[in-house]
Amino acid sequence: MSITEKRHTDPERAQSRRRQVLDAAALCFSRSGFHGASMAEISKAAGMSAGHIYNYFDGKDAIIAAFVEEEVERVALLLRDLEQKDDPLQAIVDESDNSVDEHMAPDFWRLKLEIFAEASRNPKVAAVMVNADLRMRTQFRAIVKAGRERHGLAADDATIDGRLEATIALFQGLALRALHHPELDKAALKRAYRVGLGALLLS
Amino acid sequence: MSITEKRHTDPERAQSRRRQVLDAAALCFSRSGFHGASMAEISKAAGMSAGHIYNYFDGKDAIIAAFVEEEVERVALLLRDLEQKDDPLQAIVDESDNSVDEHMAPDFWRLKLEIFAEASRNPKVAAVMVNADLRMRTQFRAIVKAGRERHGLAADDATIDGRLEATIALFQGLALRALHHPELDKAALKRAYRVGLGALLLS
Amino acid sequence: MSITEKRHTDPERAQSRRRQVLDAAALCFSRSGFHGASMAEISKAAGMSAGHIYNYFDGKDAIIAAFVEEEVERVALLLRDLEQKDDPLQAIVDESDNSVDEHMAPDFWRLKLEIFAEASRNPKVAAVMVNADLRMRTQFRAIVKAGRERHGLAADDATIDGRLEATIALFQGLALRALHHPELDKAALKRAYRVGLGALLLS
Amino acid sequence: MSITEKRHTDPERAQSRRRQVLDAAALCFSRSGFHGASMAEISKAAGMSAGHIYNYFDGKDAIIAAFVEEEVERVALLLRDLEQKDDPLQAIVDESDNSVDEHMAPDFWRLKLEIFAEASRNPKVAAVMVNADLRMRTQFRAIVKAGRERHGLAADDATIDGRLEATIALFQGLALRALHHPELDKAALKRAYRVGLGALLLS
DNA sequence: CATGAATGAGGATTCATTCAT
DNA sequence: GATGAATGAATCCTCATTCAT
Repeated sequence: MSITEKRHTDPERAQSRRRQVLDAAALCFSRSGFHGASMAEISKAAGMSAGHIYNYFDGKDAIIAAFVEEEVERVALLLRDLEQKDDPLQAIVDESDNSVDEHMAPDFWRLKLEIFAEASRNPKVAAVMVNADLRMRTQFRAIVKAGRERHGLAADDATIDGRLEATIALFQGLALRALHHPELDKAALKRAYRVGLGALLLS
Repeated sequence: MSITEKRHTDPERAQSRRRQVLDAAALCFSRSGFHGASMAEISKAAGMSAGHIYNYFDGKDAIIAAFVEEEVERVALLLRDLEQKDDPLQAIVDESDNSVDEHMAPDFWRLKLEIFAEASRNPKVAAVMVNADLRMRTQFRAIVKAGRERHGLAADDATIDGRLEATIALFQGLALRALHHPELDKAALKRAYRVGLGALLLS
Repeated sequence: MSITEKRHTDPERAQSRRRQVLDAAALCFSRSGFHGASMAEISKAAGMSAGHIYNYFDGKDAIIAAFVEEEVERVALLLRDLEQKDDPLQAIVDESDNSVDEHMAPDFWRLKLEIFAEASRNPKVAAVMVNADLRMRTQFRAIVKAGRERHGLAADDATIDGRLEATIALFQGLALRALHHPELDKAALKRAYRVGLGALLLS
Repeated sequence: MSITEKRHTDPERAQSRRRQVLDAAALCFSRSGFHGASMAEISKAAGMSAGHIYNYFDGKDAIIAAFVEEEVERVALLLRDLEQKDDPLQAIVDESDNSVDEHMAPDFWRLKLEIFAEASRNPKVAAVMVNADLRMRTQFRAIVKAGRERHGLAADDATIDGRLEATIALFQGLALRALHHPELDKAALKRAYRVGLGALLLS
C-alpha cells in the first residue's frame, strides 16, 4: 500500500519512469491478467529492463497495488465532477447511458475483474480497494444525501446507505454482465437502468 | 467446452471418482483460489494421487471448467424452483432479503469472483459461463415475461431484456459490494433492493 | 535443522536419492562453495532434475544443513572408536600423525572452512554445529577425564575443560594452516603436535 | 594479487577515497559478510556512488582483496612489537591471556572466518593471504629461533617450523572455538593455553 | 486402476557492473 | 571527478504434467 518511493535525483524522470511501468502494466494486465503478465512482459512493454523496474517498485505486488490505486483515483475524480453539477442525482440518471457504455467497454471491465479477483486474494490490494471504496462512497453519499433532501425525499442514514450500495452494485454489476453476455442489447439495458436508477435515487 | 469424458471400464466408479475430485476442488478453490490451489493440494484432498486425476480430467483447466459448470448448474436449479411459484415476480421481490444474504455469503462471493476472473482469461471457462448464463437468462426471461404480462405491464422483447439484465446485474453486483464494503448495513441494503427490484420487475 | 522428511512410498529409494543429492552436494560444495554451487549444478551432479531435489529437501539451506549434520556425525563416530581404546589419551598422542594428515587433506579442510563460514552467517547451520560440537565435546570430555584420572593427573572440571578446548582448537586450527601454508613441512608439524598434545592431555 | 592502482590526477585524494571505501567495507563486511554486503550497501556507507567505486577498485573482488591485505598487515605490525621485547617467547606465554581474548572477540573471529572462506575460493585472496602468512611466519620464525637458542633449546629448522606452525594453529583455531562453543570457559582456556604454548615454545 | 517419482519450463528477484551525463 | 540510471545474467524455487511400474 505504501508506495516505496526510492530516492531519485531527478524526481521528474522517476515519475515518468513509473508512468511508463504503470502504462505498460495496464496493457499487460488487461492482456494477460495480473498473474499471467510476467515481469519480463511488463518490462518489455515498458521499454526498460526487468531489473530496473525494481528501482521504482518494490515488486510485482507493488505494481499491482499502485496500479489499482490509480484506477481507483480515477473514479474519485469522476465523482468530483459529478458533485459540481446542478442536480447531480438527475444527472446520474440522465447520463447513465454514458456510464453504461463506459462500464461495458472491454478494456474497462476486464481490468476491473482482474482487480476484483486480485483483491479477493491479496490483502494488500484488498486494503487499497476497501479504502478507495470508502472514499468514493463518502463522496457519493454526500451527493445523494444533498440531492434527496433537495428533492424532498427520505434522507435518513439507513435509506441513504441502502440506496447508495444498491446503486453502486448496479454499476459494478455491469462488468459481470459484459462478461456473461457479450451481445446483450445495450439500448434496452440503458432504458432499464434509467428506471432502476430513478427508483433508487429519486424515489 | 464439452468436457472430454474418457473411456473407463466401470463408468459408475469413474463418475464417483470425478465427484471426489470436484468436491476436493471445491474445498481447495475456495481456500486458495483457482491458481493458488495446486494439483498436489487437490489430489491430497481428493484422496487420490495427482497423476491419477489426469485419468479423469484433461488437466487443471478442465477441472476448473467442470467445477464452474457445476456451480452454474446450481443457479439454474434455483430458478426452476422460482418458476413454480404462483407469482414469481413478486416472489423475487419478497424473497430478495434471502437472495441478498446468499449473494453476500463470503464463500459464495469469493468463489464467484474466482470464477469471473478465470472466465475473463480462460476461453473455455468463459464459454461455459456464457452458455450457462444464456440458459439461466432464458429461464428467467420466461418468468419475467409471463409475470409482466400477468401484471399488465409492458412485455415487449426489448423491455424484458433490459429489465432482465439490470436485475441480474443488481444481484451479481452484490459480490462486488461484499468485497469492497465488508461491513455494509445489510438491512438498509435489503430495503433498497426491494425498491430497485420492484421498479425493474413490476413497473 | 529439522530434516523435513516428506513421505515417500519407498523409503529406501528415498534414502538413496537423498544420498545422491548429498554426495553431489559434497562434490559441488567443495568445488564451488555453498553459495557458488547452484542448485542446477548440484542437480546435474546428482543425476536428477533441480525441481526433484525439492521433493527430498526443503531448499538449498536444508541441503547445507543436512550436509553439515552428516559431516558432524562422522566425527562422533571417530570419537566412539577412540573411546574403546585401552589408553585413549595416549592413543590420541600416538595417532596424532594420522589425525594431522586427515585434517590437512584438501577436500577435508576446504569443506570445513565452507561449513565454518556458513555457520558464522546462517543461524540454522550454526545451531547444527554448536549442537554437534556439544555432543562431540561431551564424548571427548569423558575420555579426557577418565584418562587423566587414570594417569593420576589433575581432573577438576575447569582443567579438563580448558585442556579440551585447547586440544580441539589445535586440531581445528589445522584447516587454517593448510589454507595459509600449503607447503608446510608436515613431518615437523607432526612432531610438534605430539609435544603440544602431550602437554595438553598428559601433563 | 597486485592491486591495480588506476591513474588519478590527484593521487592524494584518490588515496583518501580508497580509504573511505575500505572503511565502509570493513563495516559492511563485518555486518553482512563479503557476499552479503552489496556494492550498493558499501557505496552508501562510503558516501560515494556505486559507480564511482569502480574508479578506485577493479570490482568487488578487488575490494575484498585490498581489505584482506590490510587486515593481514595489521598482524604483521603486532609481531613487530613482539620482536622488540626482551624475552619474546616468554612474553607470548605471559601475554597469552590477552591474545586469547583478542582472538575470541566476535568482530575479530567473524571477519577472520569470512576471510578464510573467501580465500578458500578466491585465488586472488588466497594469494594475498598465503603471502601475508609467509611474511608473518618469517618474522615470527626469527623470534622463535632467537628465543629458543637463547633458552638453549633445540633450534634446528624442522623443529622451529613445526613448533611455529603448531603455535599458529593453536591461535587461529581460537576463532573456530568461538564459533562452535560461544560460552566456553575462557579462564580455564587461558590456563590451558599457557601450558600448551609453554610446551610448544619453551621445551 | 493407481501411484508418486521425475521432469523442465517459467517466474520473480538481486546485484555487480557499465556508461551517458 | 562523480553520479545513479540502466542492464541482464544468474539464482532459487514452484508446479502442471507425464510415465514407468
